[in-house]
Amino acid sequence: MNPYEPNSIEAKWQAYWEEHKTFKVKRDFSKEKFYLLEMFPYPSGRIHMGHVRNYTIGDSLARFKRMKGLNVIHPLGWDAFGMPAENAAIKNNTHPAQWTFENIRTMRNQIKALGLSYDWDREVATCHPGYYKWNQWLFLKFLEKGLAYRKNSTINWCAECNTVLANEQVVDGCCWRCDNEVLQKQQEGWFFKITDYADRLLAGCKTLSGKWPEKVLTMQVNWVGKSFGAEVDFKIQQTDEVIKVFTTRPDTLYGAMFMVLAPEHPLTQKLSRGTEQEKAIDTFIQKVKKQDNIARTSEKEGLFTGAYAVNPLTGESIPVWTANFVLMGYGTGAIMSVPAHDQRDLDFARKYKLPIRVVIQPATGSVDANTMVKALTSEGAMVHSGTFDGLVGQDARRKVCEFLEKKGIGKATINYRLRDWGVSRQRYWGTPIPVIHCSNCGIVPVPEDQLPIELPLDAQLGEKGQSPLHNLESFYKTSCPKCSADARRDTDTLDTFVCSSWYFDRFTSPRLEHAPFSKENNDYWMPVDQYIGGIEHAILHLLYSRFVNLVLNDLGLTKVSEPFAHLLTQGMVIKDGAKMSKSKGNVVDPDEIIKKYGADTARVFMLFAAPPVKDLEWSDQGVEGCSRFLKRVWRIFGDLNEEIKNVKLPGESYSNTVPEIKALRRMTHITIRRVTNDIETRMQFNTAIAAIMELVNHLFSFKEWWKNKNNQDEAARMALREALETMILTLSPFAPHITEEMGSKIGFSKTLDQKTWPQYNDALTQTDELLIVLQVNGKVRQKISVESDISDEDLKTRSLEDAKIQEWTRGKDIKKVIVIPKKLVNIVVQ
RNA sequence: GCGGAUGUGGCGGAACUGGCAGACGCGCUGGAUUUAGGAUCCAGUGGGCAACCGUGGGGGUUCGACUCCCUCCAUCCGCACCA
Repeated sequence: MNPYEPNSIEAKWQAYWEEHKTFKVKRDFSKEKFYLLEMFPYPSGRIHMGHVRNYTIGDSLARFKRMKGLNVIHPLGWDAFGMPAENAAIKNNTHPAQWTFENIRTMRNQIKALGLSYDWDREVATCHPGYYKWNQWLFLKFLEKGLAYRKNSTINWCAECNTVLANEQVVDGCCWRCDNEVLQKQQEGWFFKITDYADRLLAGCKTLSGKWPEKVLTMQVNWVGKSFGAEVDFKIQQTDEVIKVFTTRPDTLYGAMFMVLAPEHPLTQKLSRGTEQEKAIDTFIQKVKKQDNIARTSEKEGLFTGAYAVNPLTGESIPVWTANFVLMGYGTGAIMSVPAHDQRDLDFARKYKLPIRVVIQPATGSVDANTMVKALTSEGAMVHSGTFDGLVGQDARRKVCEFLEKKGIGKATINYRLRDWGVSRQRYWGTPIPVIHCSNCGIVPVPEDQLPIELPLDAQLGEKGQSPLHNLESFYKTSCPKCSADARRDTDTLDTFVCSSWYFDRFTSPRLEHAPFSKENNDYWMPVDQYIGGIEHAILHLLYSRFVNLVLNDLGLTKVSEPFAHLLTQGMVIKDGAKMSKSKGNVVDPDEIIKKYGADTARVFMLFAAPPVKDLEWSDQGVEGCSRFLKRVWRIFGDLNEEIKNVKLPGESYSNTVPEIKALRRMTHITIRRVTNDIETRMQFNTAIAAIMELVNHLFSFKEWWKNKNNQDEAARMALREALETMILTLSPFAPHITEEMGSKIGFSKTLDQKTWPQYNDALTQTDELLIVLQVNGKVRQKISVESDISDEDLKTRSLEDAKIQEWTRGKDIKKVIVIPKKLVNIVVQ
């Protein structure tokens, strides 16, 4: 046979698949479905190895499931709105649309060169009006349901990106995209009420346990940050003001010795007015505002506001302070300080010489306010707490809350860390927000029949990336749909995470014009059965998608409560110990690998080098090894294919007692079992490929035997055919081109997507003889071969009779003999 | 600081329910073939001369531990004044 030439084979089959639309989904709702999805890419320019790994894992599963007879939907699209397009457009003096569509074209070709089995007829790009129209429609639905609202608030601002960031998009105080420091700024914008769904998002995490990585679920649970506690009102002396605080420890209320407000809290400044602290407070607030996140969190700094509050339970007058460690964004932005039972409060009290009172005593021992260095934060009995003395933990907290409620000065409450999702972006390349600002009517939604509000493509981007929409009269000038007066369109665009929060739904009806997707299609295809992507979206995309899905569920548009039934987060591709990146100069270009070795080699390497969840260390030699393996496959196939022309597979009544033939069949069926199990239940492709390698190695030794014997009979040829077909079929999800080529040479009348995944026969995986390990005191001393149906008693006798074992046991007391059927005998002597 | 994960040959990794540690691949060594190199094929390859020792260290449970328990160490990741 010809030498293995991956490039021509791959081009041939890719053209065939494209021409015959091999992977186009058949609309057959009677069949069991399987929705396989990889996180769609941002069209940044060229694909990288991370993409290759992600899509190869997904494609291998898709191809496997197809052969298993499932109706597989496997689509791909483009997360095509977003800032890099704007930056690139400014830099290259082009338009974001042009840049984006060119990138899509390039990347689509690169992806096609990997031989991925996508249904390209379902391709969507979020920057297409046919897609973002439904973003706008969804926005209007959110608005109708009261889930989208406007507010003026402190927002995260990235000066580099010239835009607002959602809390989820701030990483270590820096922008998730450009890594610049994030500033706080007051601004009005649109928010989605994700907080309304906090409990349902948490409940969902429970149902996903075991199906999603626990790590991702933990991160989401922590992000939502539900905590039980109480809201307590503290009166300010000599005014009508009340400071509301949230505490998880109402049982420590008697130990609240002072209060601390966030510097941004409106009362901080207000309370200082007219006191001698007035000036100092103003200076302090300015100072903290200028502090970056690191400075603000490195050391606690505070200042007395000049005002006093009243502890509602003790009636004592306590000073009100402000300090950098109290955050406006959590709880009420104000705390009651209980230095004896909170480490931060204790640190602060020690630094500023504020009083400390112990109001909880542990079950054993006692703590002393004067000497304690660690706050007592664990549970204990209330002391110095009037009638509450002696109460402990949960019970104590409940009783205090009941008392507060009766007095009308507090109540039990639940607090979340989760904030509403800010979705307004002061950017151009995004979905225009479909509302109109009218001076008479206020905010008026754009009527549905006027959607989409198209993004004007003739806009010129500002030099520093400011959105041209704000100044583009032809865009913003409009009339109010209600009163027809002159009005102004909203000139902000939606966060691109809105686009990616429902694209999996759109894939079920990619070209539908009168709705985002059809209920019928959605009911059949959703949820995504297996979702695959990087861990970096553990919070952002995955939380937003779950939220939007719940809203769609409430709207009756989808029946699923969770969009992604199973999630696999694949590891990074590493080279020289670091993630591949341009700045590190350790990038390997997928195109070059494909050109040099072919896509099948690239795919096999990606799967073989590490299990999907682990990081994968790039290795040029490893790639060589995989290339060598495929060459071996090609060669052994070429050598043996001639022997099995027009030979059938072994049937029910098949019989052949030649040991080499029996061994070959055993190897074949063991391989099927291993590969099937590794893909289906373990998602461990590296061991699946290792199993196929062993089959190939076996075939090479088998070939020597075969060639030395002339006139092999028909039965032997059948067994050989079975082995070769198994090699082709089990390898096909991983290396689809070479296997398709071999399939056509061996005489398959169908392409592999229509072939049935091979079944193993358990009886054929058994041997007549078993190799039993004999141990003396747990050490391996002998291995014996016995007939597979031997009884435990006989096995025991045979073991003790063994000459080598007798050497080890001679003159010793046999205490015990442990027989593990079919495996091992351990003789315990003394 | 809190939470989670991981630690196995020279390297990537196997070992699924406690039962032969190191499958498979890379690398390396020797041989065959070749004018040579490459490619290919065959054999070997945890350490130690051996008894034996070996899955980050120490301890425990067990006839038997990479696997279970305790403890310590290292690396990585996530959260980080969340009241």
